[in-house]
Amino acid sequence: MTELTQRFVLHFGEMGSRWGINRTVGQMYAYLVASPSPRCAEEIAAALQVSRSNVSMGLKELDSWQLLKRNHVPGDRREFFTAHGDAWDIFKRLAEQRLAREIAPTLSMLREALMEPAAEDDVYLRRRMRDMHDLIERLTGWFADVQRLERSTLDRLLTLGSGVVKLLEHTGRFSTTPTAKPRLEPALGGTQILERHDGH
Amino acid sequence: MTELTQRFVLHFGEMGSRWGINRTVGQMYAYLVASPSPRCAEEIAAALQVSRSNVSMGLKELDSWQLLKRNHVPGDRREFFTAHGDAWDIFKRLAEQRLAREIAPTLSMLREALMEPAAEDDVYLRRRMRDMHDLIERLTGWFADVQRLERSTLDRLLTLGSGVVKLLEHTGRFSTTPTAKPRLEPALGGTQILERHDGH
DNA sequence: CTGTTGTTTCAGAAAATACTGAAACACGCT
DNA sequence: AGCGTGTTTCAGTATTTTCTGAAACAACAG
Repeated sequence: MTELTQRFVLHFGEMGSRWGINRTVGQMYAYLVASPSPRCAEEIAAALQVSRSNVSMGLKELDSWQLLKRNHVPGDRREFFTAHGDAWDIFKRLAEQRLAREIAPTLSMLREALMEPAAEDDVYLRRRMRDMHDLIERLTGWFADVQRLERSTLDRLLTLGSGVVKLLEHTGRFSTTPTAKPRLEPALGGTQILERHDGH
Repeated sequence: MTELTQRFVLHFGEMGSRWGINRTVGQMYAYLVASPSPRCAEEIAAALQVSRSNVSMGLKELDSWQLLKRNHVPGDRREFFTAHGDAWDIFKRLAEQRLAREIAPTLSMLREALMEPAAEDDVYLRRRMRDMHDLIERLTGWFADVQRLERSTLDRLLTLGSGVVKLLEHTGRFSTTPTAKPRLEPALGGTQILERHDGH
């Protein structure tokens, strides 16, 4: 391992903890990303100085994130692994997985809860829940939509940034005058505090 | 706490673990979101059945995510807390914070490493690192840019989804013919495996 | 200054996660 | 079937994270 590889691997180890994955798994992935050619489990274990079984677990985890490509050499029974795709590809996969793991369950929960008949006391909470639900639905829809675009198109949109609005105004089909009000008014704090009398 | 609040709180507790925050902090935030009026630390501790000091820690954490609003009632020395903003606002704050915590450090690391003179052996890794660096820089730039848009404009863009491209084609200033190739070719797997002679 | 009420810090206990070595498993070869 | 090579599972251990109660701290009233 070169000095640079070492640094790269260690950094992603540390970052791993801030993401949902653990240090070793982060290191493993970084190591694969840094490797020009596929690596087998044994090599990874040796390079990172962790047990063989830990690598096995880690590979399973990375696989569940769809970040691995498995390679086979004819005449060799071992499996070789690569981090597939370029940075964009990786980013898309990560975003997709995180959406599925971190957002989707909440969406279902909200949907289910909102289906049920409303209790008197829950008006406020239900309003917030509906708000949340709508936002999440729109965000995930947007993402699914955008994800299907060509890489080059996406590239250009990204570069455009908020400049996209300027261009859109030219089409005339995109008015920028505010229309609908946000569903949930600020409504919190301020005067409302004075309503409290229960100050325990 | 109503039945619904209970469910809401417990759900965000569970999800908390999938996000970087812990269960209790997740619950605390959900509880505040669900509350129409501000709550003091004592109330939170009672509602969630955790220690007072745990709440103090949790509030500190939430505060560092800029998710809290502190309220004061005249003549009462206690502090009251609210989850401020609507779903959009919360989403933006979260995205911003996660960017700062999960992405920014990597960006610096990459930038620093790439500044240094390149070693022979590191050509491949440096290519990947530059690729990554450029992508991250563009993504964060895009986000910062878009974040500044009006809520209603953002709303409309979101609804438009990938339809934005269709509209843009009308302006003639947005060509969809591919131009630049991705910087990093796939280049992995396949034939390359045969180059290995060091068999483990 | 002293007492009261509310908040924060912190060291250690409790709980959750990650890691290991050993054993079980899988697959091909003879 | 029996053997060789590689992978996975799993129970126990080690490490990390979270949570608590007690003590320190802060702000104010009398």
